[in-house]
Amino acid sequence: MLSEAARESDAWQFARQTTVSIDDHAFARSIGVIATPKTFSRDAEIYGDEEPADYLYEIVSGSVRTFKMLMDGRRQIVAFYQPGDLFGLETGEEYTLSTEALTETKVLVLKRSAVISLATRDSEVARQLWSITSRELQRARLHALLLCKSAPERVASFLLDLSERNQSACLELSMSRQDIADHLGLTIETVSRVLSQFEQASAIARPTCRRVEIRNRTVLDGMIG
Amino acid sequence: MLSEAARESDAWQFARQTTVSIDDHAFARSIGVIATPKTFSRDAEIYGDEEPADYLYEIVSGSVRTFKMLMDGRRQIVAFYQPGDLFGLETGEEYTLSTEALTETKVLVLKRSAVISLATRDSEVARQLWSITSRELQRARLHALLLCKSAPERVASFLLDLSERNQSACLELSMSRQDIADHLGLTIETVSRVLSQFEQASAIARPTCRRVEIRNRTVLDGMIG
DNA sequence: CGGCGCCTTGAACCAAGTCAAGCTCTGTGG
DNA sequence: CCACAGAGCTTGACTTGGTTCAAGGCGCCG
Repeated sequence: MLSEAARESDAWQFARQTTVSIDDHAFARSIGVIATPKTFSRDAEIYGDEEPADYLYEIVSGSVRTFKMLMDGRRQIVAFYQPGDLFGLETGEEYTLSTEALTETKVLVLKRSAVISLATRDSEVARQLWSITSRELQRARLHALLLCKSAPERVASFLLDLSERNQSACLELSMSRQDIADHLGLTIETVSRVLSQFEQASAIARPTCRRVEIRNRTVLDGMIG
Repeated sequence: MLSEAARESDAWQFARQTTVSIDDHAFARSIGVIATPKTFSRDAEIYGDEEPADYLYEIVSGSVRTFKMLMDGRRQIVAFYQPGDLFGLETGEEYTLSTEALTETKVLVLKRSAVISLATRDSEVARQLWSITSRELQRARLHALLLCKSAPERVASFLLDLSERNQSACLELSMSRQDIADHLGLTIETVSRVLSQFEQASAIARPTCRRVEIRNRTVLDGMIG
């Protein structure tokens, strides 16, 4: 079976980084592999680090966090995923991260062996798998860059990234302050203080603590330097 | 042409993370693409960020740094590569990093279009490309983890990583203190101080400033916590 | 309306950064 | 062969951004 994506003029032309989800969108359907829907409730584990990586997931609604627990008990949140995003794709036999639902989350579950076996026959599918991993790599490197910057820069980047991914200046944060802190390598107190600081500078408004509206993008852009 | 790696019982069984170079080793020869040797002198640029990503490289001897310049003039070193390592592989049309030789470095140059075209015909090559990018992803995530830790933890991880990659307790550092600092998100002064600290704790010895011998791995392992 | 999580705010502290010498190689020219 | 110059590394004193510790406030749900 040939993937729909093969319609593109050049099978080896890749999606731009800025339009992160185009390639993934309805990935399950586009490659024609059987996908079974499944729902996870808030804070439920979807899979754990070092478990057999038998499935990959496409988010239909809700959102998830992928993370790694460190031996000293600290938690590093690697990424947040939203509707349309894929997660859980591995080249090895085991997951290298854990994943939990941030909110009630509906996903499509794809059998890894089926996808990989398809990839051996359809080079377009193989290219897509590579492309997905490559995009994760970009994200991971960007994240590493972030971790070298100051607290205000990290928080500003985080807000702008969310805003861009949702195509909206009004953000409904599905994650807690602790989640944000563990993602940015800060403490909840610092995240909170920086948000207050942004609010005082009129860069953002906070109708409730889980809702952030970007009022002055320029100020935040300025923070990123 | 079928790649040598296809001898493996299961074409879709992937190399363990711990044996990082097995898959890459003599990659150029293993996939049978024409590779032209080329030599770069110390500090020479091999390619620049955002240039067309027409080639990928396999290191024969020497070593390189890949990095990103930030708008504020800071430099983040993403990774160091050594003989046997591959670098410069992109899914997009442009490089997303710059690369420079740390020392006099000999590389094999492979045309990206040739490798990619081969991948559309040989699914084993496609799998290898995916696998290489996936390994880079592991490295990038490990690096992000590192950047959340304390200065001693970062330096200890760096030394242990180098030691493991070279399979030796005696390290000849091909990079400057500034390179190390830019990789670990620290200042040269902090790197220097931490090394002195390790020396006083008899965890390492420093015959010269570019040579480090790991004397007590347990102390360093303990730092990583 | 009361209790419990989660978030915010304040004050004291500390790890790493900054600034400023001084030291150690290495290569060069007298 | 030695003196010197320069780059890179180390060390010390001081500053600072972010953490830690400790209250206090807000909102949500029983």
